[in-house]
Amino acid sequence: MGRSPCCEKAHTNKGAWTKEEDERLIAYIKAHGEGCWRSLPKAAGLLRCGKSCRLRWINYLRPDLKRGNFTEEEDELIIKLHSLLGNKWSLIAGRLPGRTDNEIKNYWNTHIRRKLINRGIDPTTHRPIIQESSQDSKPTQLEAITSNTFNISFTSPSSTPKIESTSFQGTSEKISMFTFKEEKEECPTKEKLPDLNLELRISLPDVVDRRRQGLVGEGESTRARCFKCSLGMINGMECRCGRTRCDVVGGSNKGSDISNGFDFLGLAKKETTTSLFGFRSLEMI
DNA sequence: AATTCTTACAACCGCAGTTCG
DNA sequence: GCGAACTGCGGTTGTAAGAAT
Repeated sequence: MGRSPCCEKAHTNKGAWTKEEDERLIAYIKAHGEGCWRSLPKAAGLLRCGKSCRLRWINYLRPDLKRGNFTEEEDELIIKLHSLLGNKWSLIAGRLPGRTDNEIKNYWNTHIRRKLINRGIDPTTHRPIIQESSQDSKPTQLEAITSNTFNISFTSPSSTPKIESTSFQGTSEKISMFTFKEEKEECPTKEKLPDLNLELRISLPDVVDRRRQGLVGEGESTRARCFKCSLGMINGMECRCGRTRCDVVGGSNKGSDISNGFDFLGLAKKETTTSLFGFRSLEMI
């Protein structure tokens, strides 16, 4: 069963927005706030699809947007976050105030990709691009990784197939999320370069821990909060739990995750030890 | 000056997840 | 519980502007 189109395409404008359309949209949202994008175009007198209005507002018209070039710090932060999150542009944008996912995505594709390639790093895997010739004079692949992206220090002995911990440059924060497979019959270069699993698993560590600690009863609801809520975006622009039925585990107040020591992505605040991994090195200045 | 090529980025599209009646 | 409606995300496309020829 197909879904109906979000709008009457025959009666909507497409392409670049005019100044007048922008002004209408801004005026309407200033007066009525965001939300209900489907009905917004009609109410605002715009011959546009609701999705188009939303996109225009979020990516271009929002007053809190930071226009202009990306700084070197932003570049490096995007690279770090992309190495952890992959193409999760909205999550990356969440760590860059004033930047949109679309903007970061475009910037990645036009600038950072090339920048990484010039550094000899594969922008998809964040691993060095292997060049068959003249490898002798180059640093080992693992050295290249650690020097070109961010420090990953492998403490596990070569006999163990699992990396016990890694550390970001300038911090002793430990991460235990990377694993790699033992591939005995693989070529020697693969042995040198563990197959990093950069898949990010996001869970709700506080629920598990509270269960373990007996703080959440067996019969008590542990139904998941909305995803963004669990990421610490409670009551923020991103989290709409305020108007939905999203439960807070254990009946505590909204925002309790933050006070429990979890911030964006469920990463630990400095003194918390129960998170997936720390992110001290990723904190915004 | 005209044409072609490249780059940057705004906007669109389709899909998946969530909400709500 | 179900299905339609709604929202948000990520990939892709279209096009204006600038650079190169």
